[in-house]
Formats: sequence, structure tokens, C-alpha cells
Amino acid sequence: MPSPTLSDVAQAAGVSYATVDRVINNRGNVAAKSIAKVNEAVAALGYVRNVAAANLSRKRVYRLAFLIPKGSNAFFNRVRDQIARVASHQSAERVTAEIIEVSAFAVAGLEASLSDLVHQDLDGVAIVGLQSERLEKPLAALREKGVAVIGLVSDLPPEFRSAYIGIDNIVAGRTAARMVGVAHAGQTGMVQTFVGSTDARDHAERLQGFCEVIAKDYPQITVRDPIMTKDDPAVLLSQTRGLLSGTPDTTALYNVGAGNSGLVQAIGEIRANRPFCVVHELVAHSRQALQEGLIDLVIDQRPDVEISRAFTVLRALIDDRDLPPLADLMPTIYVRDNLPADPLANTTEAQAT
Amino acid sequence: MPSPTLSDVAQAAGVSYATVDRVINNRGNVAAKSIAKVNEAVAALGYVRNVAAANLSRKRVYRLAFLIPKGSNAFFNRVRDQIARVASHQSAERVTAEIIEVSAFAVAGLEASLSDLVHQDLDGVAIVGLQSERLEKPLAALREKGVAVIGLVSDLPPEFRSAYIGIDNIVAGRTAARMVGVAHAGQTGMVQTFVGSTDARDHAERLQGFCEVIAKDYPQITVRDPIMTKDDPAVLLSQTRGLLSGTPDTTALYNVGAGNSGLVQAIGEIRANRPFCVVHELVAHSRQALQEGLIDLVIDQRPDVEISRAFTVLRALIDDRDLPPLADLMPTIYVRDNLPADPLANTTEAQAT
DNA sequence: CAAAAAATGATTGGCGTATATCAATACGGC
DNA sequence: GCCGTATTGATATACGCCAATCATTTTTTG
Repeated sequence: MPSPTLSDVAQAAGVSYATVDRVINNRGNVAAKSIAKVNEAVAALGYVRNVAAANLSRKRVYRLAFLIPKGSNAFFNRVRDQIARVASHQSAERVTAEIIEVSAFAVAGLEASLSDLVHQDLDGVAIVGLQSERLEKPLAALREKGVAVIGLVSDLPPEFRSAYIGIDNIVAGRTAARMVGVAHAGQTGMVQTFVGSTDARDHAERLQGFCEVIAKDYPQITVRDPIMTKDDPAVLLSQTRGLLSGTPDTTALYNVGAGNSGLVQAIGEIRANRPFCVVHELVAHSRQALQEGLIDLVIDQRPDVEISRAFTVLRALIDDRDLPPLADLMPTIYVRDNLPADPLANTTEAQAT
Repeated sequence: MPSPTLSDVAQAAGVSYATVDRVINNRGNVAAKSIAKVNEAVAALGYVRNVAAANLSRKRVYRLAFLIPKGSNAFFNRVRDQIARVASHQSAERVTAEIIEVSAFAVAGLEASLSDLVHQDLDGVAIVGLQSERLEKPLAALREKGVAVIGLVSDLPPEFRSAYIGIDNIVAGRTAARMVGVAHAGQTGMVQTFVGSTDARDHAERLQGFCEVIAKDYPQITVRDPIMTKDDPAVLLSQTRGLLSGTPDTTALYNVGAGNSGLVQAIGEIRANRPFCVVHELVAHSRQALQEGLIDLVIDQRPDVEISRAFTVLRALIDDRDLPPLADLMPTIYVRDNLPADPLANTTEAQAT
């Protein structure tokens, strides 16, 4: 039993193909009663638009762009890789994705890049965002042109994007705190936190979530004021060194931001009797440190999953379809035992078996 | 610049459309040098087959079947729900999925169901498998008919399936052990484990992984011999009760199998000073227990992700395409802070924002 | 060198939808 | 009943590929 076509619907509804088309693609100028007849026929036959035929006919192409911070940050390298991978795989579905690099976390740079986008004839954009009023004008211009806009990893002003794909950083901080709490087994403790900058919203949120949970559920643990690191490994190295020698009562370290190679190096220098260590984002450094037992936990936001999802959501928005069932994105806890294979060693075939 | 079509390739290669078609869909009867010319032209132009057009033309439909154990097990309810959800969403791409219920974990039942499948004119099957020689004949018959076969959640004899989608249960057990180790903070301890049955391969593997890590990295923790539960909540209830009153030195519980409602109830009866508790699979019971602080950790295999992936992989196998970039499936650690929204409350729209 | 075999070319009719055009009909107000 | 507008019908073409047919050319073989 082949699935019904529009002609079948027309026949069942007792109207012409043209009328069915007018209803289905709501082109207007149709009598209410015809609309009703068509809808009934659609329901009765269980008609579903054949997307292959539709895409072919309307010569659908999906021109996507991703605005990603510039620089050699390990995390965003992972992001860029995954974008390229997915785009290459989806080229058969006429999807193209351009990566536009933006000066990291500078509103002015993002604003300029966004303004350029308007002239680019795109169908959808995913943006590693910032919360700033200065972005509103270019974002409004994009919306005006009918470009689908989503926030990625870091959100945009909500009224200017159709979706946000990323984790809740308060939840990430709470998760880290829970694990630190568990690792104290009821004993008293002292946690040193590190942040890149207090301006970074994600850092602030993680710290907030962390402190909330410790304060509420683990009152016997003290959280020291965070050390500012600018995500600089050198700063983390020296600060951690100082801490380990000078403050022996430190029972846990939690780095909210980046620059973990410095922290790991300092830990490696003492090894014995080190504090419990939690960091964010699974990249080469943190993976290795986890495997070698220099740190205990990595909280990861699964950028690969986020990117795949960004493509899915953008295409659904562009086609005006509803989304497939997608589970919530939550911070993922990695220990040395449940690490996924290194994506650099990933061939798609190897994953199939 | 519109993407090149087969006619463009023909022109560039200096051969006819028919020859290009013969090469692309390797129908044979083509001279080696023609093949080379076509391949060069494909590479030069960057030709990619338009899957929309191809699927339309060959009237592609994907008739899939999922063989899932019968019964009201909360985990497999989750699985069935997700299959229905994804199938309904993919109906626009002419995907149909039938759920075939099989007597739980009985080789005979699975064998019979498999034999039926052969007459069903399917394109792909995902099977919650068993390792048994008795399955080889029907599986070989399926392969003979060109049906794509994958193992789901629990593997099949590897030579009879093209892929396995599920977690490594040894890894799951190791992960649980790591967390139990962390939660002891170097103190001595005593862990009681529970298994459904020793025959169940997944249970045995989890236990094995668990014991490996404890023995190697946490020698101060003792693992007691597992209690057999048949995954029956009543057994877990009484056994846990007895344990909590009779053996106060128990510092952790790890249930490898199902039946957690009984365990949770027993824990709820004492609450104060309870042991550290780790269980598997996020379902209604375990979620609630986690939120209420009756247990500490749930190791989940993300059946929703597994199901989505099963559809993706089956379609890729049927189309003989290569797979999109997919991250490894690893056991996921849930604490009360990083729980995803309850899927029962999931509307697809809500997830978009 | 002729005959057989292999390879190639030329062409066609779908697949189901989108989109456009033009004619035909219905409906409303007066 | 007439006119103008709103609605409907009939029909055609294109999208890119698949699958098939038949004629023609090239290559191989004895």
C-alpha cells in the first residue's frame, strides 16, 4: 500500500489538485469549506508530505553559517571540527555550512560579523552568543530576512533567536558540586575554585550553581573565593602550585573555566595525596589527565552532540517542520572509565560496529 | 552555483548520461577507462548524489522492525515509546517501524520471531539480542534476503549483524565502581551488590567491571558476593531491609539489575546514615529516588539516544551510505542535579527553546 | 576478416511536489 | 439578471535521478 499522494487527497476530498495545493501550502483564496474538506481527507488518508519530492521540486538548499569565536581554544577546535564533519556528511542533502570566526567574546566583533551576515543570503545561522543590546539591531535584520537564528553554547537575547542549544551552566556547576560533595563522604573539606573571568556569564553561572549546592547540602565543606585565571594555563600552574604547598587543608579543586593544562601540571608535580579535582570540557589535556589519574572528573557539554543538534534544529526551522524527539542536553560526567573514544581516532566505519 | 547533476558529470567526462548512470549505480558492463573518466569528473565537479531526487525516483521506503522483549519492564517501556515517537516523526521520510514483542530473554521465542521476519519483506531490523547458536539460521536467512540487521541494547552473534548499538556493560560496571570508590574518600568500606541473574550477560559484565576496578584501585573496599534478585522488587525490598538492619558496616549498595523500587522502599524506611547507592537505568522510580535523595547515582544507557541512532544506522545501511559522525555511546552518570526533563512531559516544541 | 561479444549512446517515462497560467464557475450585491 | 470578485478546475513544466529500451559503435575472438 503506497502512501497517498496529493492527487489521492484531491480525489478523496472531491476537489481539484489545485485546490489541495492551495490548502496544503496555504496560499489563500480558498473557501473555508474547501479547507475543511481537504483537511478531513488528509486525516482520513493519513497523508504525509513526501519531503524527498518536495525538496526536489523546490530545489531546497540549506545555506547555514556558524559564528564561532576565533582562536586555538581546544574546546572551539572541537566545535569547528564537528561542524566540518557534519557539513561534509550532509552535503548530499544540499546542506552547506560556513564557519565564520569572530574575535573571541568581543561584542563589537560579533556585532560586525552579524551585520555582514545580512547581505549573505543565508537560510540559517547558529551563533555562539553574547547577551548584549548591541546585537539586537543586526539580529532583527536577520529575522527580517527570514533567516533562522539559534544560540549555540552561549545564548543570545532570547527574543532574537528561535532556539538555544547548549547546557544550563548553573546545572553544570551544581553537578560539579554534587560530585565534590560525594567525594568528601561526610568529612569536612575546603574547596578552591578557579574562574576565567567574572564577566563570562557561563563561568559565573557555574560558580553560582556550585556554591548553591555546597551551601545547602554539604555545609561541612567550605568554598574559598575563586582565583581569577583569565583561562591562562600559566596562571593556573603558579596558583595551583602555591596552593598545594601553602594550603595543605585544601580537599578539592574546581576549575570553572579553561587553562587546565596548568592545573594538571601542578598536580602532576605532587601526585600523592592530591585534592579531588573537577574540571570542565573533555579535550586532549583533560582526557589525558583523567586517564592518568591526575584529575577525577570532567564535566562536559558534548559539543559534538550540540553541533549535530544545531544542524537538525536549523533544518527543521527552515523547513518549518516540527522537531524530532530530542533528549535534553545535560552536562555529562566523565570519569576515566566512561570516556568515549578519542574523536581524532574516529572513522565513521569504526563506530558502526 | 547550483550543484552539478549527473548530466553535468556526463558532459565533463565526455561520455553519455547512460554510461555515467552505469558507473554511479555500478550496473556493470562498463570499460575500466570509462569508469576512470567518470570518477575523475565526479571528483573534479564535486558531484554529490541528490538523495531527495534518488529517493523519490526509486520510491524508497524503509520498512523497519524492532524486536523488543515483552512485558511491562520500565526500561523497555521507555524503549518502545521512543521507537513510536521517532517512527512517527520519520513517516515523512517514508519510514515505518513495527515493534515486535518477544517473550523476554527466551531463545526459543526470539528464534521463532526471527523466523517469522523472513517472510515479512523488511528492509532493516533492530534486535535486542542474545548470544545463541540457535539464532544463526534465521539470522542468516535474513541476511540472505538483504535485510539490514543490527543488535540493540544487547548484542547478537557479531558475524550476523552489521552493527551493535548499546553500551559496553563492563564499562558501565567500571563506572559504577569508580563512583563508589570516590564516595569512600579513602575510607574502608563494604559494598553489597545485587544481580538479577547470573545468566544475564549484561548483569555479569557489569559485575565483572565493577569488581575489577574496586580490586585494583580501591583495595580498602570489600565487595560482598552478589544477592540474586530475579529483578524482583519484593526480593530487593526484603534483602535490603535485612541488610540494613543486620549489617551496619555496609557502606554502599550497587544494584546491577532492575527491581529498584524495592531497594528504594527499604532505603526510605531508614533514611538516616544510609549507604551510598548506585543503580542502573533512569526510569520513574529511580528518578524520583534520586530527586528525593534516597539514592545517589543512576548509571543510564540513554535508550532514547540508542533508538534514534538505530534508525539512523539502519537507514544508512539500507541506503549503503556511510554514517554521520556519531559519538560513542557511553554509560551516562546521573546525579539529582543533571537529570534531563521527564520524557513524559516532553513536547517537541518545549525542547526547541 | 567476419562474427560474436562488449560497451556506449540516445532517449523515455515515471517518482510526488511546487508553481504558474488560464479558463470556468460560483457567489455577492444591486 | 448583470457585473465584479472570489473561488475552483484543468493542465503543464520542472526538479534530478532511476530504470529500462533499443540502436549503434567498439572491441574481442576464432
